[in-house]
Amino acid sequence: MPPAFAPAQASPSMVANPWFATLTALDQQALLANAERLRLQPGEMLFRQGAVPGGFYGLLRGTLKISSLREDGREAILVLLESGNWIGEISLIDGDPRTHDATALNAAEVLVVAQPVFAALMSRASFALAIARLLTGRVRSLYSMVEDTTLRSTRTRVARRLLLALGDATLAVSARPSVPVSQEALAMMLGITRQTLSKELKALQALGAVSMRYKRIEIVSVAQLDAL
Amino acid sequence: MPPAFAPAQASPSMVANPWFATLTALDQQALLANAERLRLQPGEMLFRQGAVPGGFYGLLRGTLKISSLREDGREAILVLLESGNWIGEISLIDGDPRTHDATALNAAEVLVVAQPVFAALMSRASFALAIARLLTGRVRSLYSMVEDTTLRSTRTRVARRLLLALGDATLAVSARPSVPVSQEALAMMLGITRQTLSKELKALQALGAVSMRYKRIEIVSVAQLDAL
DNA sequence: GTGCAACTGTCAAAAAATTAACAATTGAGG
DNA sequence: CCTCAATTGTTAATTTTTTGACAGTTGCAC
Repeated sequence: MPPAFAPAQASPSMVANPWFATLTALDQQALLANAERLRLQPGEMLFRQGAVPGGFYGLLRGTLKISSLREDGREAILVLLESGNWIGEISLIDGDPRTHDATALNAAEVLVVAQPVFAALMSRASFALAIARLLTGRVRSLYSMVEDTTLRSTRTRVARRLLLALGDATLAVSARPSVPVSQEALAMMLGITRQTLSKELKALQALGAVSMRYKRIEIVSVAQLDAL
Repeated sequence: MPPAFAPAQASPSMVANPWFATLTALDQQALLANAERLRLQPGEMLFRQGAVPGGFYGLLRGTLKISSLREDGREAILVLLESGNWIGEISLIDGDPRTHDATALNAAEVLVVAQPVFAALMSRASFALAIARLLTGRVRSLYSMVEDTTLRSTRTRVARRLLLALGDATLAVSARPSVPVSQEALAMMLGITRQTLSKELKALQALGAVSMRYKRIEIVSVAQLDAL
């Protein structure tokens, strides 16, 4: 049973998260009750590539950029995570260094489940299975990313990435669905240049599928994008 | 203790597999004792993309091609697996359809752990944790694939893919390390055309890193490849 | 409300990859 | 040993993407 004053409460975005929702009430409580809250400033890093594993993190508020950097300064953005998502389990399970940088893009807040707590939770079969399910989700979405880059046209990849990004926003706030990302950042996620992306977005706009805004791409027709 | 006549014996390639080796003796036995052997003809498929999950498979002998196909007939090869590797856990964990085709490239033999058996094993914490570790391995190698395609030059990607393929061959048999794959197949793994690959291989050959053979690429200098 | 840094639109030249075509080589099977 | 299908080598034309450069737009901070 959780203590009377719960250290962490289930926020709306947390409850709405597809993975968290599949946990048993007991596992949900176990996670929340043993976590601490941590605030991040805009630009502050939650962890760095190569770092020793620290914890399992649940994003309560804000946006986290998961990226990796190379010597030459170029950056590849793997994904932008909206609130509700949980990350960081990989390093905790295998003990190897973190594969990516995690940077808060705005004022963010995370739940931190420390390593020993996580290890204890993993000895429970139901929790270990849930983590396995979280991992299969990651593997599947990575599979589709790899496939996309190998056998899809640039146009199609843009469309698919937009739909995927829309899904990452656990809570859609605005009336018109839109992906809150700059063209620069989206290009980095796709591994193409801003100019190439711009041309493709133009084509999608002409089809009536999307509409470009400042630091935001409105999805006019999900069906239109799906068709590609 | 295993029964006197074991339904399956640990083959040399199985024992040499890095993941299998980390299992406790008990878990190893549990897997082997509850598995059935299955022979595959060259070209025969173990499972198809979209199929309902069947089992967890351990490759005893032969080579499996993991690939996916598109309407237009183009094929993307994710990886070629050599004996010792275990696959198929993803669908068993989340219950969703298989993401890829698995085809035997030669006479192959697999251990089949049926779904109910696998489910029962997963209720054991040590086994669930081991499966989680298997999954983190997949996630990490997929991360590096995605990164490669987004921020590495073609030349470097070729070099890295060769090294990775070398690692997949759990048991190196020949004196000179070599990757037993045609240029056509390797190009498909990288998502480039055979002609482009050919040009890059030529450059790597000029550097003294590799040497091309018929349906096989000899690694002359691992250090040379590592340097890229 | 204004200034300014960040973001977007666009163009042209250069580089890279694909498509297409065909010759040369390899090795397995009869 | 000889044939033949599969694989590899190579080139040219075409398409796509990148690089570089600069003008126009947006909206936040002061």
